[in-house]
Amino acid sequence: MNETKKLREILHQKNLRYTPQRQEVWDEICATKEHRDAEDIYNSLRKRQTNVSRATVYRTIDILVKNNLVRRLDLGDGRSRFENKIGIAHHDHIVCLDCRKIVEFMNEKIEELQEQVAKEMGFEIVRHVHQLFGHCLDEKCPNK
Amino acid sequence: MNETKKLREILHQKNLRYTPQRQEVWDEICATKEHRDAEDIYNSLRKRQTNVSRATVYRTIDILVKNNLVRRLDLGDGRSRFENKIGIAHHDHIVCLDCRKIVEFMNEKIEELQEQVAKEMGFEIVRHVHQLFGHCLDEKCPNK
DNA sequence: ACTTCTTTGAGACTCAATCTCAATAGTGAA
DNA sequence: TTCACTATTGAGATTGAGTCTCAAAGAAGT
Repeated sequence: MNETKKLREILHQKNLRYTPQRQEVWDEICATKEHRDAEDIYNSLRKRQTNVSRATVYRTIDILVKNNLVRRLDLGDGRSRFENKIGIAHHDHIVCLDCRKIVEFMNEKIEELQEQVAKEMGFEIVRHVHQLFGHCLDEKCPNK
Repeated sequence: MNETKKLREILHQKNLRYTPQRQEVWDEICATKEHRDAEDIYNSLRKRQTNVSRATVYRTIDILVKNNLVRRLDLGDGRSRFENKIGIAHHDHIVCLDCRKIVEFMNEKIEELQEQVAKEMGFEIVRHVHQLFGHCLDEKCPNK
């Protein structure tokens, strides 16, 4: 199923209206694999003559996040980043403190241990945040 | 070494001045094991007639964090929490989505795997964030 | 006590994100 | 294809955590 149909279907399920603004925001998020913030998405839309207000961008992103089309990423720098979640396997992130590069990782064993720890402490996990911050060894990265 | 001396010593090492305000903020943070935000710390000080301005509370906390006396916790709800770090072993956190209870955990194997993953991806880790969010099985917790 | 340099407090300011509310526009029914 | 009912939108105001400004106050070495 393509992304357009997916959006329409979900909005319909939740008794929400399918609007051009919502489609534009969703298209914009699907357009890249980067981890972008709301302001960035808003600016990209304006740049291509697609005027969707800031409020609507924020509101639409909330809907997309609540319906699992988009993942919200909080890297602790005061603004949320977003990534398309459709057909993307679960992963966590490593961030380079020098070049701000974001790399994805996934380790089955860590996921299992995490579940086990939670169980031992009497919790049922709904979601988790696992982020590693450090220096990448990339030649092109500053501070090398 | 008690906390007062520790603060005085560190400020001296960094050529920073030892002031009553800084002592009060540090005392307040040492007073409990909870994970409190800056506003909370500020209010506690005022409640006991100790007037330290909001700006000074924030500035002092920054100094304490930079000098490893205090740990900053970002649980993604828009305000930082702080905990005394002196003599406290490393740990991560589990948060109950219902009662907001925060429990600490530490798993050596996860720590190791994390290092290993970073190495494989070409990173040198400086710090990490690992938080589990879910429902606790405590009887006193709402939603039971 | 003197001098130097840091710190403090009050309030202005920043910035991401949310809210308000009148105008606009989907959507299902007829 | 129009109607009626609601949801959505946009512009700008507002929020709230945190930071900045700058004159006045205060550490600390001599």
